[in-house]
Amino acid sequence: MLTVSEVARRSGFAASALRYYEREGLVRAARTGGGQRRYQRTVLRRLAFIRAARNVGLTLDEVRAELKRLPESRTPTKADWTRISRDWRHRLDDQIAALQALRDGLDSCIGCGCLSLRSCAMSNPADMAASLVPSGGAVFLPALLRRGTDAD
Amino acid sequence: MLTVSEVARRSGFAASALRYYEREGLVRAARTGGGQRRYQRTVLRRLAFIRAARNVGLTLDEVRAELKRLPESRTPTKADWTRISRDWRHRLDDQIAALQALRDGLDSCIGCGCLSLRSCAMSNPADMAASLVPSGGAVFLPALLRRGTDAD
DNA sequence: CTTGAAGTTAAAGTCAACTTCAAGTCAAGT
DNA sequence: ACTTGACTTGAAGTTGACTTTAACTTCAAG
Repeated sequence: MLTVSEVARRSGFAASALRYYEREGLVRAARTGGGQRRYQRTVLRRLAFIRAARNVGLTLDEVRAELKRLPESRTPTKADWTRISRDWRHRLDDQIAALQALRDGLDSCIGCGCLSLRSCAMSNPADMAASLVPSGGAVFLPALLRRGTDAD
Repeated sequence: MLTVSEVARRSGFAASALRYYEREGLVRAARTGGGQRRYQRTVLRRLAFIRAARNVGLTLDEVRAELKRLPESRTPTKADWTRISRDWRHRLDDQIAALQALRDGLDSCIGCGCLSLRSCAMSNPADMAASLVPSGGAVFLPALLRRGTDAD
């Protein structure tokens, strides 16, 4: 049974984040007689999954939904992971495509000095990138530079 | 001289956003005797620039800094725009590269069923993508699906 | 048994970029 | 002059994902 600071160190998440995730129902912890958290080692795998999902841009709501399909202590089966990684790949592809469209628009602007807009692609990305982003918008690419993990 | 609702309609920004931008020093407006805002037409160009910059992922702080180099009523010169668009292109390239690295990591995971992490690239993006993102992290790709503009 | 590091909670704070609200004022057409 | 839609302000609220704080409790080593 791991203490919160051990899990924090090994997962790379702050202890406060671990408590937050517990409140949010993403992870669970047993308690000592005195009420302190004691984690099973499997939580590290779960946290690794959460980190990966966050890196791909899932919200915690989405992560929670995905985790519900992956029963508590079960290691994802090959089938689970195939489905999930396909989904994530699509997300990433969509985000990449949107950024590329934006970049191409920018390229077409370089040297035209336009920014007079109506014609300029750069402030009309709705036209260029419509339907590229999953609808609901706001894709978040979180810090890729965070401290790493050493989980599992 | 344009009213706030005209500028809102033509720029695609909400009136509340225009007021916010004014408080933040991004745009300016003259006032009528009664204190209502009256905008010059050049504000539309400025707002188009702001929208484009936001689409590329600049924060308002960054936009403000950029705008300071582009005196109030001056149309950006070709040199201005060349510099700026080169900078923006780099940003987009970096973001695209980071996402591609993430996707490639994901591809390398498909079928390996790993997520046992320590070895898995997906939760160790720090290793894969270090220095790709401008430092300070958190790149935000805003809704590309927002209503368009009809400025200028 | 004592001590100090590590743990606990609820509640409030943070950040960015806005939006919403309440309570009132202005502008323009009839 | 009246009406009504547009406008004004400051302050507070929103969202997501946490962090921080305050006030206290528990655990493990010595």
